Amino acid sequence: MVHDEDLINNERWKDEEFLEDNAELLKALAHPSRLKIIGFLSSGKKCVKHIWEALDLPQPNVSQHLSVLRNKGILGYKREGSIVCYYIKNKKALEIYKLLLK
Amino acid sequence: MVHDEDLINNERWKDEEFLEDNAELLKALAHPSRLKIIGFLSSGKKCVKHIWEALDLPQPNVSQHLSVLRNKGILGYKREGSIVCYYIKNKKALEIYKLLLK
DNA sequence: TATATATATTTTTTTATTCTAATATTATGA
DNA sequence: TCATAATATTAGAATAAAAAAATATATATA
Repeated sequence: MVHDEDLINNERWKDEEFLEDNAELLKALAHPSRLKIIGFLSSGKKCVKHIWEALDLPQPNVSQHLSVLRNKGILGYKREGSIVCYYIKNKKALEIYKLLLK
Repeated sequence: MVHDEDLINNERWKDEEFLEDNAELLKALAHPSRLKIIGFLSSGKKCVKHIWEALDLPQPNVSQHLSVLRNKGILGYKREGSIVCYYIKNKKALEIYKLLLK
């Protein structure tokens, strides 16, 4: 059985806002294609075309997933002329991904 | 923009099984009530009645959430007479929860 | 300005989750 | 064995998320 001294007496789980917000964050990450995007972006900023080609998924589908991640504040983006580049903006999201790699 | 030396050249994101498995893990955690259960159990093993009373949710609903977490291997349980006690079995799940607390 | 390229949005269909209510199971003790 | 307490399961309705297809927008450049 797994548990930790740090957690005893931590009452954050009573805070509905904490629960809602973090469930939202996890839900946004909880999809194979979106996790794949995070993994691909974990080595740095990439443009959309590069992303959907690397993921081998249809462009509109990737665009939808990018929009989920962007709307939750997980990804940031920057337009550079006619192309748009995405990067991981949310530190916690990247930490979660790194944890999954272990 | 957030990124990390450790992640450059990490190609785990190409592994569909890695993506599927971890998306499943995150999906199981990605619900306010289930996160609440994890938070409540993070200080140690608790019995079902104690859980649903603490969460202030209907017993069958909590039982369903417990079954989601149990089926994904996140929780373990032990019957002790007529009561059943659950605990966090999956180390990675607890690590994710701890990360959310930061 | 017309065309091509890159990206985003919308709509529809399909599929998966969630909640609630009802019912079933298991164990204990009178 | 009957009643009760504790827990689990099932079925149905409501809602949300997903994928696919079609279309729209924005920028660049000929």
